[in-house]
Amino acid sequence: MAQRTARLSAQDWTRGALDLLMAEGVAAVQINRLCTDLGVTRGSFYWHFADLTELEAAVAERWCEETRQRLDQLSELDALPPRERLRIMTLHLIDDASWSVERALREWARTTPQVAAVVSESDHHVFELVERAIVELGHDPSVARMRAGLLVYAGIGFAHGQSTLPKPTEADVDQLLDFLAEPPG
Amino acid sequence: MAQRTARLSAQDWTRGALDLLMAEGVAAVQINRLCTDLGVTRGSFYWHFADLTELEAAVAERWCEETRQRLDQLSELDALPPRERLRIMTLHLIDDASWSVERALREWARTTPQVAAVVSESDHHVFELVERAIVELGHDPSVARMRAGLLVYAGIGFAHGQSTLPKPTEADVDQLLDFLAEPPG
DNA sequence: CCCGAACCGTACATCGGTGTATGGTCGGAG
DNA sequence: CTCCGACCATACACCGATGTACGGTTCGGG
Repeated sequence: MAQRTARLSAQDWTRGALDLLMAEGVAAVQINRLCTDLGVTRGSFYWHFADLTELEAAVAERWCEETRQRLDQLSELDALPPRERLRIMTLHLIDDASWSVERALREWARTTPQVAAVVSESDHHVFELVERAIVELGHDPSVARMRAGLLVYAGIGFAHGQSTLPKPTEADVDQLLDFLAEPPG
Repeated sequence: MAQRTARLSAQDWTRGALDLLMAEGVAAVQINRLCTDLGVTRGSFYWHFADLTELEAAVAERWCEETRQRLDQLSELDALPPRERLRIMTLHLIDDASWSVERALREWARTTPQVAAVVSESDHHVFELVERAIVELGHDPSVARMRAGLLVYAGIGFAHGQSTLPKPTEADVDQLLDFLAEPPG
């Protein structure tokens, strides 16, 4: 995997920190642990970063950018019909491993306001996208608000469920969206 | 609050640990921190418990019992009409501070299988209650399964949302249940 | 060839948290 | 009153994680 002779950059450290964060939670993000994972020693770390908080800030910054990018990508689905947009977003949530990042970051946000702000912004953005899609399906704003909240909260819940409850299949998602998107009247 | 001259029992420690767990997360559950909160020193702790893991086991045990008790209490709502049962459960989730325990425990469950088992059992139990209520409203098992999953996952998501998204009002809940419980056809 | 900067290894110093040993205090049974 | 055991305070050893100081290595440019 990791090249032995390759020198590391700051991005390699943030990458490793994010991986560790996803895999084992905030408590596992330690300098020594990262060093063994990356195959170097503490001297390398303190060359790239002044201390741990600087690493954490860099990780937050990086995840912030990646998330914005992901959300912008999601916004570009505007051309598609609303129902298809919802389908893509939902399937993306289930399939992708992005939920493991979500979970770790929400855990982290609990003690780091900077991270909490990004998580909150992300939530609101997704909520708006979902709400708008449901409005475009011909629903009242009030109805759209409620159904969007239901779907977004369910998404967050799924990310945190840790697969204790059965993971929905693609057919389940279609059935769910039939229900959520069903025309008024 | 805490009586100065009162001697502490093991339950006082588990109570304090749970409070701390809810308020500041797993990382805050430390012996010194608990001592200052309870107004004693480390000597007291090591009289009641052999080490930290024994405290954690006691806390898990206690939360396990409290949760089972809460779920049994929920089961006793069988006499009520299903729609009312759903209403009570949902409002209970929103109003009560129980979600803060849920959140902390799920965080803890990530690193402690014993806790993860209890959380999983709790999830399944709630899911069954919700699913049965929707079936009693006259829906097909397949529909009930989907709608129950949606509601339960949304509940979990709400517990973890940390109020980044707006908290639903009682009227919102009624609207939501109108939607989820609407008769087939 | 060599030199300086980027990058890394190594050896400390330090600090906070856990666990241990031991002595002190308070209340109730006899 | 006295004594014993439950309960707590104090002091100390220990360990892991952070941060610092400094020496070594690698690589491209002059």
